Amino acid sequence: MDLHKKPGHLIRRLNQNSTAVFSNHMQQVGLDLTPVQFAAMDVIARIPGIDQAKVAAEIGYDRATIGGVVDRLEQKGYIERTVCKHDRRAREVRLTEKGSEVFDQVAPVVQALQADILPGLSLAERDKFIELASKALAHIDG
Amino acid sequence: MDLHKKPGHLIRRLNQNSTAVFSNHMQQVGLDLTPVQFAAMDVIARIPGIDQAKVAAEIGYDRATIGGVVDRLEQKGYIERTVCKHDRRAREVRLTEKGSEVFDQVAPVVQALQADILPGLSLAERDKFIELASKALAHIDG
DNA sequence: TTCAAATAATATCTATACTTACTTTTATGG
DNA sequence: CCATAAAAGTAAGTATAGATATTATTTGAA
Repeated sequence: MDLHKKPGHLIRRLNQNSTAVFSNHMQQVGLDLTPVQFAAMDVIARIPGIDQAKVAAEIGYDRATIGGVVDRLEQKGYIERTVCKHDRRAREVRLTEKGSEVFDQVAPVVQALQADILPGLSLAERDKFIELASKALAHIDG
Repeated sequence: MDLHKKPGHLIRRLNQNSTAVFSNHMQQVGLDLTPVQFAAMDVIARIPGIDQAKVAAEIGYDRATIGGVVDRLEQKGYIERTVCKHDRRAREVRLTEKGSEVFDQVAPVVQALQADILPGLSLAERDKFIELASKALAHIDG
């Protein structure tokens, strides 16, 4: 019954390290973006004009959390919100010009830091981890 | 550059599911314990009289976070804090009788819910995941 | 031995994350 | 057409999670 060999504990520790690695790399580039903020920007970059609820669904969050994330991205001037014409309940979200520049600058950094999130693993082991994690998540989402 | 195939994103999603599964099982038993609160109680049960800083080090947290966790466990009456005789800066932490009962009740539940944290994986796959995660964490810790 | 460095805990601040409740707006069934 | 359910967003509350600063205490080095 050692906690250090249980999936829940291991995942929690890996997640801590993941956010720490992300934060360190952002600091080195002189930017202030969190993992969730980047994930949101990634979705918005791919689907300009998407509404907040769909952003939340896309990256697996509830609406309330994404509301706060979008608030902070707006305060930084990275995105802008407009009321949707067809559905006045919804807010369409788009990257600003500044937001696009930041995203283009950050994307390769995020790409590069992935290796540090699972350190000490070979490429094959990392692929295996991704395969197993994806398989588990498929059962969770579906 | 799909976020859904990157370790950082996958780990974050798995961690979300992990805490959700934990929360659901706790509700079914009629108890209000978070994963971190359980992890803290597990350490305190194994090492009665341990101080907060060592609890934090044991489960991989900073002292500030554990301070809040210990606050809430104390409010629930599950633990008690006493000033250490040999070092008056430190607070020794112990499970109360009520805390011990709750821990004994919860431990098998936590044991059982681990399977739901990585659903859809065979036993061998789950073991492989644990092996890879442990290997990565070994490189992180030291 | 005495004073600076280090340590334990706390306080404060920011940012997730989720729940529940509430408002506004849209969709739908009779 | 209208009552009602459903959906989008927000607000409030709780619990992590870490950074930084402060206080109290202990340790260590000159």
